[in-house]
Amino acid sequence: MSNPISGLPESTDFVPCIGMTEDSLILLERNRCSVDPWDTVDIKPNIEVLERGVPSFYLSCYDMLLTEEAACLVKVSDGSSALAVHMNRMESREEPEQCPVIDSQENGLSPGLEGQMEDRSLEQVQSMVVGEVLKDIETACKLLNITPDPTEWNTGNVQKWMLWTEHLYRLPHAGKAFQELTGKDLCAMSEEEFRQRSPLCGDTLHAHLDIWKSAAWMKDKCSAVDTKTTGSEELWSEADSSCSGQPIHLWQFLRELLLKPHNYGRSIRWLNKEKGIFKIEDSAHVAKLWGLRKNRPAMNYDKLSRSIRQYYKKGIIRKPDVSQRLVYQFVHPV
DNA sequence: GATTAGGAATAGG
DNA sequence: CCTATTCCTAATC
Repeated sequence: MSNPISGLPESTDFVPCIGMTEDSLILLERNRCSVDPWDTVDIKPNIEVLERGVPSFYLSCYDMLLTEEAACLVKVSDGSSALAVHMNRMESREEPEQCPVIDSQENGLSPGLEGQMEDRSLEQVQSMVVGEVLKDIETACKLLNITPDPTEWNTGNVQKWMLWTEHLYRLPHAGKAFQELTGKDLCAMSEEEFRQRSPLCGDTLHAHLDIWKSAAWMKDKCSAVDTKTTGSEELWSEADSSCSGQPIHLWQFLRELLLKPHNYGRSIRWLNKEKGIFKIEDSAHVAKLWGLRKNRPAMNYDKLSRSIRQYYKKGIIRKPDVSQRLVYQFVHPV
């Protein structure tokens, strides 16, 4: 699937079907469906769970996100936060400030067994979705080499994010209209101002930024208070090779992609993880990702593969014993 | 037609 | 100095 936030697929046109009604889906769903141009990721587990585990009722993303954890996020973020805003927009159009509380459901309305089970799965689903969103953002951050918190972005980061989001939604290029803005500037802008700068996709960009803002807020507040949220906290604390400071090497980048089959399994995957043998399934996509990461818009597989070949004599990557197209092997598998 | 292998020049940190 | 990028030729699948 294409991650809502970090998704990137290109040639894929597969549209994950969640048990949600189309008109009730906003960004989250929209992303998933609006596969960006390149990515190709698998269908997320939560989607499957949704279909099977909660078949009886349709949830909108907003519904799903309106749980305690999401709700807290919504409230605190003063209603301007992304997740919140969209929920409100969808859910209860005229009462934006009212955060539906779960209690109300439990207590009065449908006390039946069904209701309880629904609530339970609802919570699971909700936390799952929130977790997925955070995960996607985190993945995108590593990919773009930017921080999750938009307020920390410089103008260059903003442009990167713009490029990324445009790709994700297949939007026309609008980055120029935001050229001189920092992340703080961006965050301070209203949806209207976004539209003024980009009539075509200002709304989408603004909505997407809202999600990032909310996620950053969540990371900030919730992680401080021990949150046993959804098991997603580790997503933010996990430290890997990308934190080493030095400019990332291609082989490190490939390893990172391989570590996330969930997101990139359709583009690059292990054939034999123990031996470090992997296959590039979608050469164009992997090259595109690499180009994004290195700010090399003209990157393609021809050049990426040349870089891989440089590793031959260095003993970092080699061709496997039985040479196959698009298959390589790490000389020192971890 | 895409992929592979490497030489060679150049960028860029 | 180093790695990566760019460009290119020739061979291979």
